[in-house]
Amino acid sequence: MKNKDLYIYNSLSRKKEKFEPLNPPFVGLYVCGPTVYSPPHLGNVRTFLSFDIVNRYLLYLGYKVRYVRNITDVGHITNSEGEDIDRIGEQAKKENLEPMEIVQKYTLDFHEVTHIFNMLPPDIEPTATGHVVEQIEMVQRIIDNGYAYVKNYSVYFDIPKFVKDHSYGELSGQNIEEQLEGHRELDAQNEKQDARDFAIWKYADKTHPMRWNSPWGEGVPGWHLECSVMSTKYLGQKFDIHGGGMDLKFPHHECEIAQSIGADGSAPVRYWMHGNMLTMNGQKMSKSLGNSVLPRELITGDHDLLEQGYSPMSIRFFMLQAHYTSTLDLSNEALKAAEKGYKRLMEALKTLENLDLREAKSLSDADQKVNDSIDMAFAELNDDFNTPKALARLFELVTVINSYKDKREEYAGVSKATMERLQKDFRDLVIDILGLQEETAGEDGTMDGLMQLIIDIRQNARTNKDWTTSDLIRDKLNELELQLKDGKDGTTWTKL
RNA sequence: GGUCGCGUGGCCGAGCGGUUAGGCAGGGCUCUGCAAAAGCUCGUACAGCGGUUCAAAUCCGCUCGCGACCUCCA
Repeated sequence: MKNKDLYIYNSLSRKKEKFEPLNPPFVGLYVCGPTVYSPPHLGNVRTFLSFDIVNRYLLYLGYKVRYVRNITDVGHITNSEGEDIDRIGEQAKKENLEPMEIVQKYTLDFHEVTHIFNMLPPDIEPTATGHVVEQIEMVQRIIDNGYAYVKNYSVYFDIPKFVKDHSYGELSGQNIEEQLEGHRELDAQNEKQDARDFAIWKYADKTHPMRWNSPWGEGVPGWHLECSVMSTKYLGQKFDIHGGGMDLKFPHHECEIAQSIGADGSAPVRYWMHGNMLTMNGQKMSKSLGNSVLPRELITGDHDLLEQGYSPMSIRFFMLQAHYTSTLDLSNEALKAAEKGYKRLMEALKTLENLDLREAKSLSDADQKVNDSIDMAFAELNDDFNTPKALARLFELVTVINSYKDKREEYAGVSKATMERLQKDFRDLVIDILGLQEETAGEDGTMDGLMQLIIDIRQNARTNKDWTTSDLIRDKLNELELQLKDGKDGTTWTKL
């Protein structure tokens, strides 16, 4: 019986709350996806990985999850600082392509990256361009309710008007009055009545290839609008979980809330979850700061700040060693440590699966210990998806499993039932929930066969005390990054 | 200036009032033809200063340092 006593840290209440789905066994999960105008960097990967764990664990608990993650394929026009930047359009010019070619190219790239890191795909992956009609309708509803005004073919959300009837800024803890003070002065060409207002429909002239017709003229929908529209369209007016990076809390998520209330009278999200940032040398990794590392660079090691490449699963393990609400700093030393830890964990899994089940003499403390560690691992996950603590529990089990390997302890009196449970749950935790997978070359059986042959030949040499030959084989294999491990039961090998 | 968060042993990183986090690195031992792997084992810690408490890394206050958001950003 799975323990569904899950607690989630809700950014809105700033407390851990017991997770009770609105319509069990169904769970609606929405995560803000990427804007596809450039390859995703590692910071993006971390956020999507965090929610991959959420998705996986909810599935494991038996919920019927509908996981929606959007693709932002409209280059939103920013109007701060007098600039008009449409990132997708800009990139299209730079690469001499159509905007939709840019969108396609980087969407494919994004999918490839999520696949490399073994993330489960969302159940629905809606695009902003595919929901322009719905967005226009939502803008109209907001206007009809009096919370937006039209200015020069653009439509703005009217914050001062909105705050008369509703609260604004609750999620991010923004004080609406003070926020105004902190704002820069509205410049002359700014059409907004108030600095805090934001565009829900933005006029676009002929220089923007990507634009749509609307009751207010040609233009593009506001950035915040797409998430409001697509989340509620597929998950309902009110749904369970909405996630995204910490940096989207304000203004993006705050605006989403205001829009939904403005259009339909109610806040849509029950649990807000925010993943923290990945930092590099103590600073947030971001494209604009120029300190971003691309997944490919990290994997190949082709980056000035990297000493070597790291496998996707090592990177995944590295990220799982920190809680998703904490910042995580990327460094060579930490990555190397993670790489070794990951390999040890996977080795233990392999060892475990090759153990023969047998009836133990008697139940003992060891039995209890194994069951406790397993129970605790799940308890940690129930505590706001605490993957670092769950991993700590798994490593307790690694030690136990390794002690069985040489049969030194005759499974230390662990009962057959416990062993069966260990084999099943350990695998579920590592493979299904944490989403770690085997990385060993993945060839056909040839490699295994060859290695077994070499191991046999070397064993012959060893039996004849021909150390020269046996050491030669071992050392040469080492040069090929293949490691032999001599155990009580014979020799095994791994790729380094 | 406003909002929020962080500062833990050589490194990464949990913990959020009393009990071993864990990974990596380092020391010792066992096993081994030698080594590796594996097992056992050891060490060093909570930025600083006050306060609350029988008891504080954990709560409160101050100081110092760092970061995020307030503008596109996962």
